[in-house]
Amino acid sequence: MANQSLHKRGFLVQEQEMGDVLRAHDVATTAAGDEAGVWPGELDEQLIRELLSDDSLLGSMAPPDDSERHRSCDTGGAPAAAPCNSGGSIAAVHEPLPQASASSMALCSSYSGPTIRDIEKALWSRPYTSSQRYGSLYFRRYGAPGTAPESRHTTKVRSCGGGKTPMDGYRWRKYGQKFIKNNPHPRSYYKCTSARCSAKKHVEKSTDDPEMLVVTYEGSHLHGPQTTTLRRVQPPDAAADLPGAAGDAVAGAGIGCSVRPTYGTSSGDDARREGNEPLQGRHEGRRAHGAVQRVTPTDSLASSLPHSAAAVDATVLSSSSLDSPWSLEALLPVERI
DNA sequence: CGTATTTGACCCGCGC
DNA sequence: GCGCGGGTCAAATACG
Repeated sequence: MANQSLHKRGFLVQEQEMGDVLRAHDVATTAAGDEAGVWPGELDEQLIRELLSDDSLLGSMAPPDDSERHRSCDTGGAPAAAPCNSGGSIAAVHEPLPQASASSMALCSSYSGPTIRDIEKALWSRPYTSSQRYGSLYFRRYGAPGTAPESRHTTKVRSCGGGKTPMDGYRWRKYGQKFIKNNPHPRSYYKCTSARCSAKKHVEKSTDDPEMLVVTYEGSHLHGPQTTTLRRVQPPDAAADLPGAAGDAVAGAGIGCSVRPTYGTSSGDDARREGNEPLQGRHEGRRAHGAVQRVTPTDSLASSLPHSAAAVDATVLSSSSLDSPWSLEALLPVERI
């Protein structure tokens, strides 16, 4: 029933419009991976490297060297007019650099995030084990890894301003929130909004660093990245004129970050365990969509495109302000857990 | 009115 | 058997 209602829903640009490119690759290659006896996550990483090493995709986007990268966009790799100053990208975990000037931000219309080396470093800095990937709950629900019909993996990403999760290419619908023991921060549960897709994820703040979000993905997407909403590329000035631009939570979210603030708080009896966070009007997030140019290719279209190409295209095209659907760097985990 | 989010309630598995 | 914790459902609510 839920899927039916979801299926009817339109594709508005909003906070949950995020996903996991990693899972997208996973979907595309799960069968082959299983046959080869490769962990799904390993495939993810291989594919990420392939994506980032594909000159045809990144050659026109990536600056020739790191110095250029840092010079042109040093606020975490967020392109264009709305840099995600508060993080939201893997680049943010590297050396914090001075704020970019407005003009330099304007030049940052191409991907300028982490290098392949950066990615590899991040991916392998904390090797994960099968036991980490498949926790007890997973075993309980899906059986041993060898027989698991679906994958489950956890990544750590730096949150965008306000603890928002970086967008990752898919649309997610929040269906629950709960406080988890030994974590003062609530865990939010999301389902992929695409019909027939059983992909889920839950997001919680790291207990160690509230700026870090622990994102656990379950299941595989049955489709490609949902790049159904590409933003009109606008000059920085135009972006600044938009309602809710620089200075508020929307602008703070930046590229690759979700922008819609949490409207409510904790759920159920859990709500009694912790004080509510400040409420923010939902419309504030929606106002930002005035600048949105909705493009609605079908899922099949998205699926028909190479995932990597779709990701890059979205990164380039989403160089406007506010809630760009995703940026490449935002798709990448800071850490694999 | 359509859609997304919130949140109280419920379900289920595990440990004691 | 019971309590606890994690996960999910679905009615209520809010917004454009």
